[in-house]
Amino acid sequence: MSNETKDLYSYQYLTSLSLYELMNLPTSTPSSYGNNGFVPSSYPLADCFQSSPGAAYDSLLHTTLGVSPSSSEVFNSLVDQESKHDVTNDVIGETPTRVSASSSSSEADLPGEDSGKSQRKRELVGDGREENQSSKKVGKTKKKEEKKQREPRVSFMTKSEVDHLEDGYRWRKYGQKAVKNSIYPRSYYRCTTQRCNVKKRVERSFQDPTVVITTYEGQHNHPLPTNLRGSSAAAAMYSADFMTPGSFTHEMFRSSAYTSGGSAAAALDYGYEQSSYGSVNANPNAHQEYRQGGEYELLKEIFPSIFFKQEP
DNA sequence: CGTCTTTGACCCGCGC
DNA sequence: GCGCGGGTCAAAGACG
Repeated sequence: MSNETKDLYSYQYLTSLSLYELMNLPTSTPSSYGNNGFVPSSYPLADCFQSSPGAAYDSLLHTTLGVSPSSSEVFNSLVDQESKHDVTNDVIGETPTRVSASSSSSEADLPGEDSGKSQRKRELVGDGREENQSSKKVGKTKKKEEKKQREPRVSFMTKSEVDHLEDGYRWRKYGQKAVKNSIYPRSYYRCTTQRCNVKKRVERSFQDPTVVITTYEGQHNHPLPTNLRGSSAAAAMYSADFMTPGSFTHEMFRSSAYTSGGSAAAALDYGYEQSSYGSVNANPNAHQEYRQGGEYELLKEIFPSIFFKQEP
């Protein structure tokens, strides 16, 4: 299983998915991620939460990632990793729980522990690289401890022509790497708000180039920037191909995000304001723009902790 | 001039 | 121990 696949199916992603994310997640996945296509129908959110936690998890899994019940291999691997974790608490409840590091090496490699790593690195740079050796040893012990405190991560796939899907926050790109076995690079972004170390990775699926895989890590400790620049509210868009009429997204919030026959549907709408950066507006016809201001406010009221983490 | 992207170098963990 | 791959840094450049 590739790292990418591991990421996508990481139980942690599911456990930390925000409600709104869940509601807007596409119901299909690229072939490499499970069932090679579409889930017959979307799962009404209510169904997910009316069921037992286990069933909710099951439903969510299917809903968000398009894992068919027959994809037992993937599903089981998820359960094995963090079987003690209560999914519904994280989805519906307060601040998503930080889960301990799994035994998966690739999981541990993900940048959850980066804060320590980066900090140490900066110190090294500042002090001069000669001290690299001595600092290394000290850092290792420290790092192991930090490993356990990973930020919650959310990963989802979006059918979009643009790579960087706007979510209302301002991001600064700090890196780009070629992805193994993929012609598409992976971009690394960091929230530009001070003291907010939320990161996200954006990459395009090699199997289905129309699908953008976005992974958020950490929680914003601040509300959405109010003085956002730019004009487009396009933000993260899901193709209508992914959406099923009658899905919870459509039903529960009467969102016009879903446009039957249209090319796009708004998703992950944290209260979109388009940052003017990036290539989002490169193809203005690629997506239909939305600004469902009320939705965000409503959701924020209902699930405040999902949208941003208050400073202690 | 401030903000953001680009990009090569670097660090680190892991598997062999 | 070595090489690989993922993730990050930071200087330089682009842009409004």
